[in-house]
Amino acid sequence: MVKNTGRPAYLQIADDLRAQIRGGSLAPGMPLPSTTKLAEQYGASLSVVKLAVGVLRTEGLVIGQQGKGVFVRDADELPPPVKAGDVAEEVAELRATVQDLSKRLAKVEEQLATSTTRRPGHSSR
Amino acid sequence: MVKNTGRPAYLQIADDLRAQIRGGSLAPGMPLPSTTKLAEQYGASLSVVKLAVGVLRTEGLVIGQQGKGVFVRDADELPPPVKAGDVAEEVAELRATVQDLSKRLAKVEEQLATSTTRRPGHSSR
DNA sequence: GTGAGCAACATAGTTAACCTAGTTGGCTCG
DNA sequence: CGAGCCAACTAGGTTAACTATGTTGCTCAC
Repeated sequence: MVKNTGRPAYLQIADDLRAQIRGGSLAPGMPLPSTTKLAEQYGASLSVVKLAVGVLRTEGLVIGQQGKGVFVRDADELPPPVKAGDVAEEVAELRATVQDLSKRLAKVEEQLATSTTRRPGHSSR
Repeated sequence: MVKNTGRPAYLQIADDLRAQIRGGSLAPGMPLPSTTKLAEQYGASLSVVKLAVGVLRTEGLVIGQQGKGVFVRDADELPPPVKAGDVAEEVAELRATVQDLSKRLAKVEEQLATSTTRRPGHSSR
């Protein structure tokens, strides 16, 4: 049950689940209780439970598998068996692009500094 | 505007904002546009924007101050090796960052070209 | 017995509405 | 002139409803 502290409910639940994961109550590979179960377990609405799980997902502590459940991430599976290859190529290309951009930017910044004193503050809107 | 890729809208927006932060378009200490502004800017609903900002908040990239705005966290206080995701994710983020840099650079170069027509200061490289 | 299809349940995403609460700037009234 | 209130804006939290999609297991027809 979520208490009435200043801390929002979805963070309380996220904290609790995180503690259970770190503490081992929820071992790696194990599924969390379903959203519905958690909701009644904590006496919260489905929405806040989904928010809480979303936080843990963003943190990378759990992985949600649609249709199956939300599973505690294994510490070992972090080094990914990625099928790189063309990805490496992309990285190389990106790095080259970044270098080029850096050169151009340096040049432009130099010119800008010598020719004018005002920087173009660009505001998106 | 969010595109119709498989990636959910709130993650696209989060990616874009993250790229702008990493790329420098949104400097530390600067406020993000308000939730409402972002919503119309991306052509998304308020809900997805709030979700996107929530992700960035969870990642610690930004700090929301109620009543004032959401501010980019100072680079000093964020040691963000937050997530050890897979390579593909990093590549995507890099690409987004590069895009952002390209935009900024193109804009600056254009300004420079128009303002220095009479004074072509050719600094070598 | 086997396979197709369906129902139930799961996460995920999106939207909308309502409420709280902090900040700011202007306006009014004493 | 100053104090205080108020309106407008801000982020944050909560709930509910709907859709999409994936998984699993059961049933029923053949």
